[in-house]
Amino acid sequence: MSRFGGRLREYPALSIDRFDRDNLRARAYFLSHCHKDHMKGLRASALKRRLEGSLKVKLYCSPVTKELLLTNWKYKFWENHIVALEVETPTQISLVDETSGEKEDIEVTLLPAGHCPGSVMFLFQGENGTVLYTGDFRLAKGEAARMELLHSGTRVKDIQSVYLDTTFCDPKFYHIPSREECLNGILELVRSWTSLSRYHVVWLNCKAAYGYEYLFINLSEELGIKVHVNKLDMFRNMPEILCHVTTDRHTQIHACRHPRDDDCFRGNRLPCGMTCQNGTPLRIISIKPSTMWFGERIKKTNVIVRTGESTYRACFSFHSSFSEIKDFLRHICPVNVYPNVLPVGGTEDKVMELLQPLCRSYRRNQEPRYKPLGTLKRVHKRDLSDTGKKFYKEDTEKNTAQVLPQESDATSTANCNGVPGDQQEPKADVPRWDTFFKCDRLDESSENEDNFPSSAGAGGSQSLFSDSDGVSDSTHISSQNSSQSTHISEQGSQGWGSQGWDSQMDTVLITSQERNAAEFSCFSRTGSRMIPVPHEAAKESQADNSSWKAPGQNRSGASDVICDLKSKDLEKEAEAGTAHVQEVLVETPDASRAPDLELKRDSQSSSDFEIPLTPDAELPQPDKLYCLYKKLAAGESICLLLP
DNA sequence: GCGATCAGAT
DNA sequence: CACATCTGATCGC
Repeated sequence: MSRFGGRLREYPALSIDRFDRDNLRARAYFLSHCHKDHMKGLRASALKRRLEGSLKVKLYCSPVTKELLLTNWKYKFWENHIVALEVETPTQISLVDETSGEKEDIEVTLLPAGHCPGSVMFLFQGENGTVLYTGDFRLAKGEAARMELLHSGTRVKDIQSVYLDTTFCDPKFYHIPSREECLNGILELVRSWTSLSRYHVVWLNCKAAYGYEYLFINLSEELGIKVHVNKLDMFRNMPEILCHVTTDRHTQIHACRHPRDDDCFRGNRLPCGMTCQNGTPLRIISIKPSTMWFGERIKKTNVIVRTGESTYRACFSFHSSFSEIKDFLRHICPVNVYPNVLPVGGTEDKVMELLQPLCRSYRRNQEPRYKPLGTLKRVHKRDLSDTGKKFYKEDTEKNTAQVLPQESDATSTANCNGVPGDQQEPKADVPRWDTFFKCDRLDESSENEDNFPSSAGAGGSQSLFSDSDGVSDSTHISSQNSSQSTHISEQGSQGWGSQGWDSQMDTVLITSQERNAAEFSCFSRTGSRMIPVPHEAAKESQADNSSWKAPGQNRSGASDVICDLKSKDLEKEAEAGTAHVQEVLVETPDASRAPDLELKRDSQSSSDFEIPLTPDAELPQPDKLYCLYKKLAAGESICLLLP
């Protein structure tokens, strides 16, 4: 939850996402999205009075946010003071002090934040430098690199400060399954259940907040079943959402709520009161979206966990994971970073410790440290001149494998463009190969920031994320790229309620794992009925968040979808974290590969074999190092397909 | 009576 | 358990 005070150090005349106290004197207001913790003071009488006495003071937000806000009568008084700014459209704003007449111009650009409908980040450019306020965001790896307006030409803009959503800024949240993985897991579970009969219904136990709409849309699109919600008038001007939700309770997917909806559910009643149809009792399962996260070395991501006879938990996150946050910040490479959120159980100091290494302010002050392998990266020739694509990288690649005194990968180098001196780190000592080569393993207790615990976070709920391989009596639902088959059992009632559901027994997992995953198998200790669902290619349009865009401003077209398709595999590859060095060393790029595919790869994964800047370097896996050194020692050419 | 704040539940 | 919101208790104006 946001604890941002509302004001940027660089532009104190603005107030963002906070509207109380000092913020009452702001010259302009900004709202990143319509969640209550970002709207503190927005309906207070003090602010209301201020508006009544002013012609100038405005609230700037995205068109969708404006729509959602004004649908709530409590905020109607803002109506003549809201200015909707189109996303990705730089806009000049004059900030006038109404008492002194003092004036300041600033340019603001709204960038999509992927958090909930209408959510944006604000990029401010003015005389005190360029500042990015992220609001809350969920952006996949590489998405910052693809945002044109964060860049000038081929380089990222020189950004003074980033005010960052640090909700999951903790190594234990290293990985959160992608939107698509989560969506597919939920989709297959809902499909399996609702296809059993018309009396089989699903209750999506969603919190009262915007952000689940893309889930509703995708379920409805894929299954042809509208989602029952309490209220939908806020979507009246968003047809792409509106057509997938309904207030008609006679549907098989519900996301309705009731103050005591858990009690309803226990009584086999939906929050809307439905309990049977045509005299036949409904068979209800609940799916509770919750954030599941994984440490770096967890290979499989079970995005659905069965937690009771008819209850499931499904992975779902509105916020970027730790690795996504780092990718984002590493790309922006601002001088300063300020956390907007204290992560659960974290402290400001801890967050700063994690984030500062990705900022220029920190790098400037650091003595260069010894950088193993820091000179090995880079090398593949790629002609970018004819791609016609945006490519926010410095074009410094060399033709052949060689040792360069360059400290970082191209991404990082390009990023710190604002301070040329930063790139000229003194040459580190040349590593002694023989010493390294003799080491079987590098010290895993290194303090490297990317060295993560081997389990999904200490003290977490690892038991929910059971490794299905080791559990012979689990029923697995496998949702994979290559063979997508899904089974669901309609439970018997053999004393399940008395079992500890964390105990992996009879747990249904939907796993989403590496591409060449083992073939599906299932067991049912309880003799449950298994109903296979025919294979169906995963629809990939699901990541399309067009519904989050402004009414009448749907920028998502076929090409976007294709790009997403291309990037997804790569994302998986990059995120798998299990790739061996051999898979990464590519002698020659496949000529048939579309140019933009390579570009996607570049921007998507900050590292196939990443040797980022020390001291915040990610530690290469020991087995990769071993292989690499072995090749080097053998005199083999090392040719990396790299950004 | 209203709003701000906190603890707790969902 | 973790994303945001609502409720109820308490306090001050």
